[in-house]
Amino acid sequence: MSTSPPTDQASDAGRSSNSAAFSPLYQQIKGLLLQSLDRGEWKPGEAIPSELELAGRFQVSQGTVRKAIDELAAENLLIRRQGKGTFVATHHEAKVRFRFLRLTPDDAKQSLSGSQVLECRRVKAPADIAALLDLRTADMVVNIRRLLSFDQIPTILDDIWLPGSVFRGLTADSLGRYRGPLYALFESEFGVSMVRAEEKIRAVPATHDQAELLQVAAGSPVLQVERVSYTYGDRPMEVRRGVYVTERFHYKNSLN
Amino acid sequence: MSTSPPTDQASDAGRSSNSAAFSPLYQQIKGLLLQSLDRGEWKPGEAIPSELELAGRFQVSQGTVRKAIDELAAENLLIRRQGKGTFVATHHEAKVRFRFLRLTPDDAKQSLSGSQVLECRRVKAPADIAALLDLRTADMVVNIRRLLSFDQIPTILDDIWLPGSVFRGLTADSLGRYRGPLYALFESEFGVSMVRAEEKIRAVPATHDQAELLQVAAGSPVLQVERVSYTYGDRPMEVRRGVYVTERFHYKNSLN
DNA sequence: CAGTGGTCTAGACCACGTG
DNA sequence: ACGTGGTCTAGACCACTGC
Repeated sequence: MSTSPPTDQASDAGRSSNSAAFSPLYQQIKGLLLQSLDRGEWKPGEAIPSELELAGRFQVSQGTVRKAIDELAAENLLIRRQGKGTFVATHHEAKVRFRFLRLTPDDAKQSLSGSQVLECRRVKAPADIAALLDLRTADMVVNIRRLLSFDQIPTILDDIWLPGSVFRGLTADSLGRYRGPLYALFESEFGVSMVRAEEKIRAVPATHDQAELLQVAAGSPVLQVERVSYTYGDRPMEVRRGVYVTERFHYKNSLN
Repeated sequence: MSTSPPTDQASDAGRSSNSAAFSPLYQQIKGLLLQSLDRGEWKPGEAIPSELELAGRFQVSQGTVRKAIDELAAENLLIRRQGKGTFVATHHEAKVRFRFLRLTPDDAKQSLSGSQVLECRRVKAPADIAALLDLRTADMVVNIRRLLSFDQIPTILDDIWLPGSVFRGLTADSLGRYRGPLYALFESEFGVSMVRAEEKIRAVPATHDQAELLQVAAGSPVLQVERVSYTYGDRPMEVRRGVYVTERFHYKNSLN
């Protein structure tokens, strides 16, 4: 490989004084890396080429590649491991199992004791979901409802919406057999990596249905969390409406 | 300045192969910068010395200072402005006025229309507050209760606790006269810069008192937000228990 | 025009993981 | 012993700000 000619050479934009739309080299490299990630050239959990190899491929210095990777690592798309290499982030792995779950037990360690799939059906996208997922209302979506319990106590009721064209073959059956985080399943089975999410949180009274499933009184306050998750390129790929019981748990957040 | 002898020279630790407790030079520089910030050598809003000047002072290269500053900027303690310099972050400034406030109007722009101080008294620290602020229960704390309204609609009821030894002379009167974010007041009047905060969020029923002040039905669901704010050195300096009405507002959060 | 932060390079050496 | 990422340096040049 060491003598192979460059194939993906970065453009020269940014090397001269074009003041309009100036983009630093490392940002362009970052863009190329993002494309490779999106394209699936390197799969979640795999190592990407070493910094020197990438520097050779793009015909830039190692330092420039490094800065591009630094930013991707800061965004949790890549994970650096000294002495080993740089790896594509994945939702498989105990450490990041709750990467997007901010609900935390008030005391001690409570652990996920079960995920019960209540429903999994394919329907035409409701207007609000279609808008959030950049779909038309004619498009099909997969709707999943499930109940998560911690130490046998039902705590989270999720209502999940996924674009049907991407998540073909996702059924109640395949979900029922699966153990582990949904986002890991999305990676392995559908090639969809969730990279970022936005949440809107409110306090609302539990509906009768929700109350029954969560074993609380109807109308009692619950946390309503609407999440939109994005893959590479900020493409929305999931809407998740969660209802959390916050009697023994709280939503934890850090402000910087 | 260019020929002045170094005064704060960084230690040589990290330059040789001391595998135990290895700390990179730039981390040491970062520590020194943090000390200067904590000590108040550079005040919020002011520029710190240029990278070259700091490099000279610490007897390291510009690149090493740069990496230290990069981290402090990533943590929002410093703000880089190309062509102008690097500045100490401040809560004065319209742009960061809501730096720690995640409550967002559902639609359109609603604006803060009023802050009403309900109470401001000095009391012995309740046990839970003392624990959160690293105080003893014999120590005095300042307790502030206030009501924030947006477009004339009461929305946030805050119960704020501050260490009395630091916030001397903070009275209902001085608070009443003040216009602007509390954190800006803390900077100007008491030299306390809030740098980071942790929040725990729950859905709870509004108490009668809360309901009356917030003009909602007693028992209706509200967001309860417990915040602990920290200055430099991760010293807790404020406990804030907020109750938010989330009918026209939501708590917004980004997950990475 | 001078000063500041921002980019890019090239090279030396260190720490870590794996054979 | 080797390859990976991590640190540190020195120097050149660019972009932005303000005098």
